[in-house]
Amino acid sequence: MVLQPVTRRSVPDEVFDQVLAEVVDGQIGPGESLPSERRLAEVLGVSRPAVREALQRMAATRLVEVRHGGATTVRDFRRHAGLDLLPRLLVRRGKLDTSVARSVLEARLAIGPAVAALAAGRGGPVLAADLTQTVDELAATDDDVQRQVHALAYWDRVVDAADSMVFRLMFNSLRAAYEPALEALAPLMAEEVGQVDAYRVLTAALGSGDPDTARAAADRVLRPATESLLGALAALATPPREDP
Amino acid sequence: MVLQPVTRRSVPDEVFDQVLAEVVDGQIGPGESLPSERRLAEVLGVSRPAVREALQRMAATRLVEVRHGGATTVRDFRRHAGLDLLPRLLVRRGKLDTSVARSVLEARLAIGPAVAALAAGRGGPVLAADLTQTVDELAATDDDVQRQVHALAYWDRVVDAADSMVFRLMFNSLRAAYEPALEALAPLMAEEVGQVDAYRVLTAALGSGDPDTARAAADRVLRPATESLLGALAALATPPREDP
DNA sequence: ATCGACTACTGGTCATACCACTTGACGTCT
DNA sequence: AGACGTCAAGTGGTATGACCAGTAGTCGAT
Repeated sequence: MVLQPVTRRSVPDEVFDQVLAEVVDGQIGPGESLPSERRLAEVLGVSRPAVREALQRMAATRLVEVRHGGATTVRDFRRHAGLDLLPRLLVRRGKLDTSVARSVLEARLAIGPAVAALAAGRGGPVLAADLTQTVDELAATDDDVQRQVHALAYWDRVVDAADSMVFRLMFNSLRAAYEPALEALAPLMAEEVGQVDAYRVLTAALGSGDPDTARAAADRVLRPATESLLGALAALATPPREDP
Repeated sequence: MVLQPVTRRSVPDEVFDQVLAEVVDGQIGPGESLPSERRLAEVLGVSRPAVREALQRMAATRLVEVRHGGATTVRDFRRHAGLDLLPRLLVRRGKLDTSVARSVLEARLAIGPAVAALAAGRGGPVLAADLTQTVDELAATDDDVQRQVHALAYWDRVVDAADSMVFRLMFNSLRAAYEPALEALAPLMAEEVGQVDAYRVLTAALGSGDPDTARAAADRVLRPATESLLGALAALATPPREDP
C-alpha cells in the first residue's frame, strides 16, 4: 500500500487553473476579454477575493492584463509567458505535448554542455570530489527513480559550480517541470541514468578544468537518451501507421 | 519635456515588493518564518486581503511556503526560484549585481547560437526574407535604442523559427529582464547592434539551412559585445584601484 | 455635429466574521 | 516518569458586503 500526501487544492488555485486552461488551451484568444471578477465569482460559485487572487496571479505570469476600470484581457502567452509556464504547456488537456517535450530535450542537450563548460572553468578540486561521491551513489542504486534523483543532484551540483544565476534559475524552472513527472519518466530515462561510465568521464573532465573537454563529455552523457527519446516522440507525433 | 505614462502601484504590489526585498536581499533567511498575515497587515497599514494577495504571489513564485494553520516560511530562492525572478536579481538594493549580469551575458552567448542552429534547420525560405527586412530596418536607424528594438525583433523571429517552446519561454523571460533597462543599455549595446554586416552574414547562414554555419555566425554576432562587456563588468566588480 | 456630463459598468481596497488546520501546552492515565 | 489524549490559541482559508476609483459608452445641451 503506497500512501501519498494529500493535496489540498485551495479555491484560488482551482480558479487559477480553470482560467489558465481557458487561456492556454485556446478557449479565449489574445485580445479577448475575460468576464468581470464579479461575474466569474458568480459563475464559479466562489467569492470575489478568490477570483481576484487567481486573476492577479495570471497577471503576474503575464498571461492577462488587468486594467482598473476596464476589462481584463488575455495576452498572447507564447509571446509573453515566462519559463515557469513550461510545466503547464508540457501537458495540455491531460496529454503530453510532443512538440514541447521535443523542445525540452533539445534545450537540455544544448544547455547542459554549456553549463558543464562553465563549471569546468570554475569548479576547483572540491567539485570533482563532490561529483564523484554523487556518481557513487548513483552507481549504488538499482531503482530507476532513485537514479534520476541522483542524476538531478549531480547536475544541480554542476550548475552550482558554473556559478551562473541565469543557468541556475533556468535549471530550477526546468526541474520544476521535470520532477512531477519523474516517476513516469523512469523507464524512458533509464538508459541515460544507467550509463555510470559516461558520468565518470564527465566528472573527470569537470575536474580537469578544461571547458571543451567538459562540454564534449556532457554531450556524450546527454545525447544518447536525447536522440532515442526524440525518435520516440517523432513516432508518437506521427499519425498511427495503417499497415497490418 | 518628456512625459511618461504614470505607473500606478497597487497596494498588493507594494507589499509584494517589500516582502520580496526582505527575502531576496537576505533580511530573512531560508527556513525563517514571516510574520502572520494579520501582523503584516497591521504593521504595513493595509488590509489582510492585500497582504494575502502578495504572499500568495510569493508562494506562486516558490519564494515562500505557506501552510494552512502553520507559519509562512521563507524558501531558498537560489534553489527554487524560476527564471522570472531574474529582473529582480539583476538589480539588488538599487545596484546592478555584476555577477548576475555576467551570467546573463554568458547565457546569451551560449544559447543564441544554439537557437540559431535550430532555426537554420527549420526556418525555410520565408525566414531569410523576414530577417533581411528586419536587418534593413536596423541598418536604416541611427538611434541606438531603436536599433536594440530591431535587434530584439530580429532574435524574436529567430526564436520563432527555432520552433522551440522552451527557448521561446526563455527568450520571453530574458526579454522581460532586458527591456526595462533598454535605454540604460543603449551605449553598451551600441557596438553589437551597430554591426549590420554580422547580422547579414547570420541571416544568410540561417537561410542556407546549415545549423553549424548558423551557429558560428550567431557566435560572431554576439561574442564581441559579450566579451567587451564581460571585461567592463570584471573591472566594475574589482575594487577601485589606488594608483595615482 | 460637437462637446461635455452623467451613468453604469469595471477593478481596487477595506473591515469583519467565521471556518479549517496546526501547534503546543496541559492534564490525565498508565 | 512517561505516553497519550484533549483543548485552546494562533495561523491561514474563505466569504460577505461595502465603498472607492477608474473607464467607457450614452445621452443631452449647445
